[in-house]
Amino acid sequence: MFASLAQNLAAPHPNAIFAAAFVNTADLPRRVAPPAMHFAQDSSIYEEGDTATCFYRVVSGVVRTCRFTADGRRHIDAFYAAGDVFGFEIGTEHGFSAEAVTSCALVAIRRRGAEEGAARDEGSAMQLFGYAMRQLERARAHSQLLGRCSAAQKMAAFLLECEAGGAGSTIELPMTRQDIADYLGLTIETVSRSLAQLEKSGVITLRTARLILVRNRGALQDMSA
Amino acid sequence: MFASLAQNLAAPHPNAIFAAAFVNTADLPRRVAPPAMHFAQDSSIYEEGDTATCFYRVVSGVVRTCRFTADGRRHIDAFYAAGDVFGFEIGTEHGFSAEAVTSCALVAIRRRGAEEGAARDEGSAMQLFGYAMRQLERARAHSQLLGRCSAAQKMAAFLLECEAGGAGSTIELPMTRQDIADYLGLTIETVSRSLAQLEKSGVITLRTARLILVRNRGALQDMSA
DNA sequence: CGGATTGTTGATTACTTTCAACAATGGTGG
DNA sequence: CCACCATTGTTGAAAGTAATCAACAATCCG
Repeated sequence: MFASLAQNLAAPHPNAIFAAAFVNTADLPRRVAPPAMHFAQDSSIYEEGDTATCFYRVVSGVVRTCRFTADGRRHIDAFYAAGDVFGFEIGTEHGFSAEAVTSCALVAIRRRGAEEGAARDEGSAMQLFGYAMRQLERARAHSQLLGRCSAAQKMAAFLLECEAGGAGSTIELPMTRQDIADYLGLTIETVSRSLAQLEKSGVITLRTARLILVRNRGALQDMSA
Repeated sequence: MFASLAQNLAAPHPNAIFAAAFVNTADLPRRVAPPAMHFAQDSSIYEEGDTATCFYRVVSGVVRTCRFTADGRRHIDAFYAAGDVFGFEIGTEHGFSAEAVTSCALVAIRRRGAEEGAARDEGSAMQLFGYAMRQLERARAHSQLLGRCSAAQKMAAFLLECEAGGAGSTIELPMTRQDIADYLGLTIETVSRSLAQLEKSGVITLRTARLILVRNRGALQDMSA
């Protein structure tokens, strides 16, 4: 799910109408954001309810954004990897918590700084718009996945998202089964069983619990389509 | 679900950082978009794959955006009512279809026009950004609903969304049970049963299938929380 | 090596879907 | 105005999927 997004951010934007605004994608953060911040695995980047002063660009590692229901169940909204920008939220308070799935390095982009950048040239504003749109696209796709798909289909789609970020057909999962379950709206047992079933049917091989070899990518695509 | 959003769009934006940009919310569409377009009930506004040239502001009526899975199941992404702006998508093609749930009146906002507006003053760009952010917020909340909630919880949350758009505690549903089912990731039978259960427990009264009286709003809030 | 965490597997339960029949509603034409 | 027909909505019974409860295995650290 990860690098594909990062590539998109760096490449010329596919939307012709807004394309011109996206050419020098790297300018905004370089201009306003100095050195990277480091977070240890499982540490909090910000909490739900914190004052939202920044967006964040992931330099390395993986981040999850999450929220809890009243009955204490966790919902993971998204995972972010190198190149992704997260922290887009309405209002002055974060509606989600952000946590480091792995140890990670982030560059903070101050909102006010971004606003001033936007005031100086509309390229920055359009860039922010594009980041937000990309998040929107992901959120919508995820809604469809959660609303209309079986456990097996969710797992297949998830593996394809992950594979897009890795090298070749080997997937190294940075997150726990609990993370996956809370992202896909399943339980850890169902995640485990779905993976076992995929392995039994020869679609994947579990070299370890976190290291997955994709043997039949087409089958995954057929399942998740 | 509807008017609450429309109110937010008209009111000063809660995000202090971007607030200044949101003050004269109605300017952009008035400037570039002349008279309203009318669509009959169940007619198509645009189809998945169509070239995306416009955003649309709903003047009256209700619109749904939807998409189909490979196996033919429909997923409704969102409903839009008066004041809402829809059609925010990445790329030059619509990824969703938009259809008139009721007969409705829309004002088209040409993307290129909006872009030129954005180039002239950053207020327009920020306004677009704000619309996109609001869609993002809704999509995320919907993901959480679909991923972590039971049928009863989904129905309770849906009724509260709808109630926000109606007068008092009477909800007139503009959409069919199939629409509701495809929005909540359920079947029409489960939607029907969930409503029947809510009525039996005294939380609502079904005056007709489409006209619902909320008797115990607190109970709905407790369920959906 | 030992203990805690993480992941897997089995049995049972609960919830939602599916299949089926029926009821209510709304629009149309006689 | 009423009857008819198509659409929409409801309800029941059976089946299927995922959740829950429980035990165990593997892995990771110190």
